[in-house]
Parts: sequence; structure tokens; C-alpha cells
Amino acid sequence: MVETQVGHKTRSVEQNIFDAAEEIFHEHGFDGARMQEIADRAGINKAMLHYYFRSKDRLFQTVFSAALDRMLQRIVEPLASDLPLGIKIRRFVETYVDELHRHPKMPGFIITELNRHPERLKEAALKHIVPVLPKIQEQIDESVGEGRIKPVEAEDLIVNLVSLCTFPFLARPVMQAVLGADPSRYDAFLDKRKTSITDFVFNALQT
Amino acid sequence: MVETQVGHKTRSVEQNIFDAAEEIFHEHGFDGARMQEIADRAGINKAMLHYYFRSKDRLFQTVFSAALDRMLQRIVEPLASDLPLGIKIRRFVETYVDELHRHPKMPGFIITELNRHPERLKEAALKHIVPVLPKIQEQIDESVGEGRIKPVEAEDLIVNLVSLCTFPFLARPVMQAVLGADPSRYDAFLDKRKTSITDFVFNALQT
DNA sequence: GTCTATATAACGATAGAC
DNA sequence: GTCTATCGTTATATAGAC
Repeated sequence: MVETQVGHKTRSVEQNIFDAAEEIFHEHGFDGARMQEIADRAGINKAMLHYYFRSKDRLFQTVFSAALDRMLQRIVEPLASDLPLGIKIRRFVETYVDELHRHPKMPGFIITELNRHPERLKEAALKHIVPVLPKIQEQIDESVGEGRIKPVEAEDLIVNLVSLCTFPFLARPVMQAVLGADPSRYDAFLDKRKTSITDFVFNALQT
Repeated sequence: MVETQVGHKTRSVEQNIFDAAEEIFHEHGFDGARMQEIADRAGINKAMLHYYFRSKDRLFQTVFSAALDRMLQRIVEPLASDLPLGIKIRRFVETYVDELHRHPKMPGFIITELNRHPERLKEAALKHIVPVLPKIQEQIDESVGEGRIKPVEAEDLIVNLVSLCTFPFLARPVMQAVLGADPSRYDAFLDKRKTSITDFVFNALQT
């Protein structure tokens, strides 16, 4: 019983550290993050960070891998399903934009850190995403054969979808200012885009 | 003549420092950049950086403002012209993607630093961009009235165009891996997108 | 203007008591 | 496991000779 309690307590502290590290790293990146700030937010001492994660680099790796895996999963999951192409696109945009609303800083975090250290992208993280491309291409070719949509490369279609959804979150400070919108109006704009992106893509594909 | 020489020499050293700082800041961001590395690349001593720019923060501000102004100009210039909407779109995509090929790291640099310090976005930088929106909206409404294109918000169209062009450069490490492409093939993909983006947008607008 | 040498502060990490 | 105290290093920035 004592061991179980200790076990639980340990897991809990480790989780507190992870959660705190996630917030700080997502906000400031690796270079801008301070171990002291993570410790403060976790409500523990700086030495504890090293006790549980040995080094700043290891702690970061843990946070980064979790973020990358989560984002890739959120992108692949709806695209890998067996739904018809149109439903699949609509479903992807809705679920992915919702995810971005929940974690607006994740794409910027991942992209910045990956540009600075491309070696952090492990092969394993991509295993489930590569086979999705040929599958989508099949669906496209099928619909094209039936004369229902215009021909398009699967690569382009997916890159377009992800770009249209992600970029307005990434570039929020500039875009919000350019559109002359306050934060809540820009949030509304982002959410409204769930339908406007879908319409835009559907129109582009329509024969 | 001596003063002129000194003047030239001074401007040249200052320019060397700026160029070096630009490379380092664009690559590592503010937090990751080291004054020593900038000095090394400029071929001068670390103390000189402070002699010419007083502090790391001031040197960064100079580099950042230059980057932001340049990017905004490259986006606004073709959009603010008097060309017909279709030509304008094609022209924008071509010139903007070319600019991105020349400076692939600028969008990531600007976006990262602006997310961390939104206060760095001065009102002045946006003065020339805000009036562009109503103008494009006019052009859209006109073409819609003539039954040549589908109705669309100018905000959405511009955000879509910038997203489609910029994101594949921003997320290069992930996207290149996902598409299973080597660097040169991904460069070809990016360049080919100049026409595929234009086609995609034209199709989306087509009645 | 340009250098060397150094001040000052902050960071990641560890030692050692409890 | 958790703390305090501190080590060793590195960062920005400055002082002062030339």
C-alpha cells in the first residue's frame, strides 16, 4: 500500500513536471525556456527536474515527441478512414481545426523546433502517415474516372488542406492585425473558416 | 575625403554586422542566437557589436523590422496593383513563391518571433496593407456581378493564397518527410506549386 | 574605431543533508 | 523523494588601452 502510494505520488509529480514543461516549451521554445520557470509552474524545486528527467534536453525530447505524435495522429486519423472523399475532407477540416483551437501553439512549436533540429523527426513518427497518400490518390482517381471531380495530385490536395487550416493559426499576430480584428473576432473568423475552407476546396475540385 | 572614407568604412562594417546578424537570427531566433557567433561571421570583435548597435535587443530589432517590412511589401505590392483579379492572383503567387525560394527562413523567423513578442508588430508596418482588402473586395464583387466568379470574402481569398504559398516552406521538414521526397525533389514540388496553386484557386472561384 | 580583458548575471546541473 | 546550497560554464555587456 505504501509502495502504491509512492508509485502514485511519483507518477503525479512526473506528470506535473511534464504538464509544466509542455506549457513553457510550447510558449518559449527550447532556447527560450528556463528550467527554473518550469519548476515554479510545477510547484517543485529545480533539482527535481533533473531527478525525474536528467537534463533539459531529455525533458524537451519527451514534450516534443508527444506533441509531434499527437498532431500527426490528428491529421492522419480522419484521412486514413474509409469514408468517401468528400465526407473525409469535411471531417478532416472540422476535427483538425477544432484541435488547433484547443492547442493553438502546437504547430508553431513543432515547426520551429523541427526547422532548427530536423534530426528530431524520427522515422517511427511517420510510419502511419506515408501509406495514406496512395490511398487518397486511389480515391481521387476513382472519382475522376466517374467524372465527379477534376484531376488533382493527392500530394497537392493534402498539402493544400493542411496549409489552409494551419497557417491562419500560425500567423495569427500578423493576420489578426492585417484584418483589423480583435482576438474574439479573429477566433470567429478561424472557426467560420471550417465551412469556408471546405467550400473552397469542394469548388476547386468540382467538375 | 578622409571623412568620406571613414564614413564608407563605418557603413561597411555596420553592413557586415547587419548581414551576419540577419543570418544568425534567421537561423536560430533571438533566444538561440549568440553575439559571439554574429561577431565571428562578421569577421570582427564582439565588442564592436555593442559599439554599433548598443545591445543584442537593438540589433535584433533592426534585423526583425527589415524582415517584416520586406515580407509585407512582397505580399502587398502585387495585390495593390491595378491588374485584373485573375492576373493579379497569378502574379502574386509567382512573385511571392519566388521570394520564398530566395528567403525560405524568413516566414518562420517572423512568425516565431511575432508569436513570442506580438508587441514588435508596429502599426506603421501595416499602414500600406489595410487599404488593400477593400480594393480586392471591390474587384471580387465586380466579377461576381458579371457572373464570372463565385462569391468569396476578400479576407478568405487572401488568407488562402498566403497560406497555400507559405505553409509548405514553413513546414518543410515534416512535409518533405511525409511526401518521401529528397531536398531537390521537394524544391521541384514547391516550384511546381506555383501553377498548381493558381489552378486550384482559379477552379475554386470559377462559376 | 578596434582591440583585450573583465565585470556581472544567469543558466543547467550536481552534491549532500534530511 | 525532496530540499538547500553551490559548482562550473557561458551569456551579454562594459572598461580601458591603443
